[in-house]
Amino acid sequence: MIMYGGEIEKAGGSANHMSNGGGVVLKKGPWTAAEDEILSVYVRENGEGNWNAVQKNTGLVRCGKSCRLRWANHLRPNLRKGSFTGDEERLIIQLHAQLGNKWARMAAQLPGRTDNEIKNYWNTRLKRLQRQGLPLYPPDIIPNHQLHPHPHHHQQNHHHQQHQHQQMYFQQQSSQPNTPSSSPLPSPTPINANPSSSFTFHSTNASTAYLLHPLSPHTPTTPQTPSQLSSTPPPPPLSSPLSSPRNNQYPTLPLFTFPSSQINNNNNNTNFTFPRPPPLLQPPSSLLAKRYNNSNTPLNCINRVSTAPFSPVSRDSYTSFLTLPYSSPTAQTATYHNTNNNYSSFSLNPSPSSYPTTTSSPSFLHSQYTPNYSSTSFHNNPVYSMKQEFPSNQIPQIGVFNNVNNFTDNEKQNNTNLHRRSISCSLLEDVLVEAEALAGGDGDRPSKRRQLTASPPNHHNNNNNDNDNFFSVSFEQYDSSENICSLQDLKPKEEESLQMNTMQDDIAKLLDWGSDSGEISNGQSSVLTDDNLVLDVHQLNSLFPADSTAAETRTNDEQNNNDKINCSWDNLHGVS
DNA sequence: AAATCCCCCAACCGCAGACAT
DNA sequence: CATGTCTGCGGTTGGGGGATT
Repeated sequence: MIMYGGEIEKAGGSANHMSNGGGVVLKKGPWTAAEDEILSVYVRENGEGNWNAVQKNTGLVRCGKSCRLRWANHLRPNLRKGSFTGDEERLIIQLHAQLGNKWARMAAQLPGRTDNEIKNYWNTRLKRLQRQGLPLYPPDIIPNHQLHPHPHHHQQNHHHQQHQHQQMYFQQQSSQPNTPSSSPLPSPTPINANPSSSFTFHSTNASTAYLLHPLSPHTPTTPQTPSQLSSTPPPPPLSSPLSSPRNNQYPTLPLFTFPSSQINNNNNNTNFTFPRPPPLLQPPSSLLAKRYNNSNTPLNCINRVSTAPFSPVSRDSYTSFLTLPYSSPTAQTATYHNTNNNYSSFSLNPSPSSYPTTTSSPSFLHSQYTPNYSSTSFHNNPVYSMKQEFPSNQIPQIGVFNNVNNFTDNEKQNNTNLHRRSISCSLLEDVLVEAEALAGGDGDRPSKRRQLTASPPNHHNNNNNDNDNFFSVSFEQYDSSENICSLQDLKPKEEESLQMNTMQDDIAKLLDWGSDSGEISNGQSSVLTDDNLVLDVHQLNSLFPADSTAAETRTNDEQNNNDKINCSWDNLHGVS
């Protein structure tokens, strides 16, 4: 028996040891720092996987499963510690409504978060709501299993009836959570099931604005019928059930709110009609098939950004936006100039305090966030209210920015069209669409929609050239009829596998969620106007993170010296 | 001050799928 | 094809600690 650290520590007063069948009594219970170090070193040297070999090769008296769990939940890089932000909470609820108890898949949408964290959060929340007699989902979120009941589907673990029962009870007499065993993905609304369908959001005043989530990925899966709306009392709870009990003083705020000016301007009545199929959450896998190469532009997914609305934004009204002329003609290019030298538009983990407090965009949908400072929030970063997300509303939320360098030529070629289309499935395209919809109800926009093309940043060429200090986005006209991404070629298993295997890693790599800094880099705030499409540079940051090393080693002075990162998407493979 | 409640968190367990032999 | 192993996932448990009674 190989003893680690000279002894096997007694931990937690629970059963601490188990035999691995080979006579070695494996340790159980809490891990020590020394054990963590051993495991970390081993994984760094040998990579993940083959967990059972850890014990053999390191003498760590832990079973493979325990090692894997420890690594995944505590030791692996880019883990994000701390309380869930309001955005994350909101997303979890939405994801749960969509997926049921698919914690791993939910975690894939929450970079840096583990399935265990999410599961713990949800179960805590479940208990709390159970105790309070509150519904599990806010009124504006209809669980997918209510929309698409599949009575023949059952949880994989049939023996966990009690938990099921709880779920069922709190899902308002619904069927079991949507955890189809046959399909790992939420049963998507057929792509062309109702291509002309639209859904409308109504808001009569600010207090009910929390009901509106036109940009959220799941809410409009099916429009709420009047009866559904009436069956769920609209007034927002004073203390949101979505809020963390430890952040009760800062209840989760609406995902989608309106500036008072806007509300006034619209006579307290705002309707939105989105002439498009309801959004779905998961991207297909075809273009997620290849992990990106770290040496290349780590752009894997605009949709990931669009479904990762979890960062607080600056305590300041950070509005150094990329402004895109809405009525830009074909292939117009908008250029972002960093108007504030204190901020590198693509740096990782920008200090919120360094965000400029410059101009405020005349936005219609400017995210209204309130800087809530919670003592329990993530590294004391302010916890802001929900901001709208920009998920793709298209069925295949394809990773637009896959590193197609890893594709074979054939794959590249075969995927060219798909890539071209996929961009229309992306965040910015959604922004456009929603801008259209939101901008005065101009439902007569031509069928030609704009395709966004973009170029990746060449952040390695960070040579302080002023010309590099831009982010270019161009639009092309394209036929909306092409905006249908076929899923015929998609393989569900591949999709599942890829999501499981790549998303978390990829996102984690894309977004440096290092907890050491405590800074959150991808604060999102997006603004839509009639005449302008404005993107928060933070969002762009999350799209185009600069080289982390460079960003981390960059001094403030250097940052002040006009960090310039070329973010032209024109060079992005497979996009243009 | 003690008891209780509750939340958070870490870790374990069993199961099932993927894969190799 | 059967079996074994590895891995991942979801459910559950139990301790620590803060808040409340």
